[in-house]
Amino acid sequence: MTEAQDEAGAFRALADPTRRQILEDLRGGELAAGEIAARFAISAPSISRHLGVLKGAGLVTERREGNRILYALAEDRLAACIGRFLSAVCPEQIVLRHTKWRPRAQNEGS
Amino acid sequence: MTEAQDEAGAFRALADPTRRQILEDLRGGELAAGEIAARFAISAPSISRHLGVLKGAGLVTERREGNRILYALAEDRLAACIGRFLSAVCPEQIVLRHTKWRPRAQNEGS
DNA sequence: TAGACATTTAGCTAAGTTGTTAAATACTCG
DNA sequence: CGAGTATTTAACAACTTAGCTAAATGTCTA
Repeated sequence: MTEAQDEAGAFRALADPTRRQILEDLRGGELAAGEIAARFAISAPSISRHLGVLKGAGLVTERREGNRILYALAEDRLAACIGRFLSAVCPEQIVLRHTKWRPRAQNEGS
Repeated sequence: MTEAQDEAGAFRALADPTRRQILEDLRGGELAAGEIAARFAISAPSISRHLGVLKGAGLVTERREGNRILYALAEDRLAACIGRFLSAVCPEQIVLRHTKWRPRAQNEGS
């Protein structure tokens, strides 16, 4: 059930173009909230809320560094959240290669 | 440009859990609007609008057969629409296998 | 502690989404 | 044509979302 929730949260988060762009921007590495806001034409509070949504969906992580708050992309989480749906709907076209994510210790059944 | 629009439309369409479930259900083959509606607890008009959104996003196709309207999943389109974003954001975890519509191989082993 | 900077939270408005029911459209059959 | 079935369109209420500005919070430095 957590998984379904994750999926729902991730897809809702991805519905907004600004949030998708933020994720793309984070591909280049950590960015402070202000650095992210500077890349868009909308206000810092708006970006802050977008970051909150992304964090809530588990798609980014945050860490404080002094004055600023640095955000980082959680690629493995993103892949995990939307992966189930993708392999259910178009497994021929998209292949999940879950590299990290999952401690590899437990047996995960089939 | 059209591509970005497609991407936006696809992600917006995928934001709703009912629409995602419809896509999953269509994995089993064509379904009439009424057959789809019967699988959900919401009214036929609501389902009809969801189908309209999916069709608008290019994620399903429709064809009339007599009385009924049959919907089919457009897997390749789905993969294409969200594929660019996925390979931009988590290329390590997700592999795009953009098939040119391979005629189903009987044996799918290597 | 005060001041400056970075970020978030609060409160508001406008616009969009999802569900409903009732009515319209489209097709088949007698 | 008229009835029956399948589906969509129209009109509306409830809720959510995304933007803004102003104010609060958190952290550094002096």
